[in-house]
Amino acid sequence: MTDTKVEEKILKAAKKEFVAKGRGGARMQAIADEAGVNKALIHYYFRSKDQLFQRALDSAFSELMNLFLLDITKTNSFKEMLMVLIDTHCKFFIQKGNILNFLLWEIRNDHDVVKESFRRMFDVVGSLVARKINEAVKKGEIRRIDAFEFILNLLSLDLFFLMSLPVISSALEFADEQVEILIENRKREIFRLLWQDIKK
Amino acid sequence: MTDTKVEEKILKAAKKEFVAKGRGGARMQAIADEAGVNKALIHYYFRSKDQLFQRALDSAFSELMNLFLLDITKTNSFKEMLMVLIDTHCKFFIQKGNILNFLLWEIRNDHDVVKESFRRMFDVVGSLVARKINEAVKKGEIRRIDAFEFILNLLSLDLFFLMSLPVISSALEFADEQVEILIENRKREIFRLLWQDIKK
DNA sequence: AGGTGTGTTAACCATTTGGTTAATCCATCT
DNA sequence: AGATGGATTAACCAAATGGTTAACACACCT
Repeated sequence: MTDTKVEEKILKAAKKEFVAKGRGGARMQAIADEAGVNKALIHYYFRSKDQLFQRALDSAFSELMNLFLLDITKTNSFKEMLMVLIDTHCKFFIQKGNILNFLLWEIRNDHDVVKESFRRMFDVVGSLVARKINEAVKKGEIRRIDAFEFILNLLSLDLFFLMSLPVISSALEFADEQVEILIENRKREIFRLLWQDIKK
Repeated sequence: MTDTKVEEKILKAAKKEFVAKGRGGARMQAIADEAGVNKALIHYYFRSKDQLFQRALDSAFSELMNLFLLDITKTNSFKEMLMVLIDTHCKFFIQKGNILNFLLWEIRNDHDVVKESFRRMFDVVGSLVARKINEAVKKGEIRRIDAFEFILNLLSLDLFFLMSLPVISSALEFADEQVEILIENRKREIFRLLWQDIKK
């Protein structure tokens, strides 16, 4: 932990601060403190707050990309893949806090920064899922469906719930174990809705 | 327009600025400029940035509440209600820009502020939809479903799409009319998915 | 007309904050 | 040992920003 390269320590701290407070709310001093280094060192490695932010944004975005590319290939039925996807998304976002809220909020201003990465991700994930769909259709496992709409359905159901989970559970004053149950129910419902729609 | 009470002009400008830049990124001077008044006047009406922010947040949240309470009662079949809901949500959020991103991003920090309003909204909308569901079930229009999960399904599919729309259309470099088509397709797909799941 | 109080403004202030500088530390090379 | 150069720090700086103040405008009351 303490032995990692300083540059990485700073980047990690920056990501934490940016995700928590946003670009505007984040403080260079707070990042320095979190990383346990002098503030000037941040400017030594990353010239400015802007550049540091871009690096942090890129990094956060990469994590997201990796998530979406993961595990899709390993499964051998569409049904299983769907379950794994939902489960993986939940696990990731519950652990990573509101990285998604952060991305969706900050990308708004400058799409351009991640436009290319996003496009590439969309292409890769899109074609991958499309292939999986084709296979499953050929095997007679599912009906013919539109890959784009299907992905959007899945991500909407998954991600929106996870994004609003803190608000929901706080407003409805759910205890931790109730939240656990809520999540499990939700996962089951999402799978049910999507699967009964496409299964043959 | 120019004849509205100054206080309202400021609040309106504040909402615009806060929604665009977030609590941290918003500038009092920018709000003053937008409202066409002196910066000191903002402090005259709303003591501090914090209080102004709270007012703006409340107001934005109210708008949202009103949206969700609207139009549900007027319709006379569940199918029609569902269509109207999807349509209304889309229209509202396309017009109101990323008010939803803003709320979901800012509420993160202090749930408490809107916790009560949110809870009340959830109760009202929840019981309203639950009643509609019961009616429709009795009439044999739809199967028996869980109100909570249904609402969550609907809002997820609706709102996540609308929240990510700017990013999607920018990354995929859609022209305006392509975006129009995308939205129309999406509305149809969301309705299809939800309706085929619950219809009897 | 003169006072009174709300609304409005320009100028100012204190603090915060991103960023710089010059000195210091320390490993490596010769 | 001494020079070299990257890494690190304390002290500092300038700009931005939220907030205050004191004066002014002006309608309304008497």
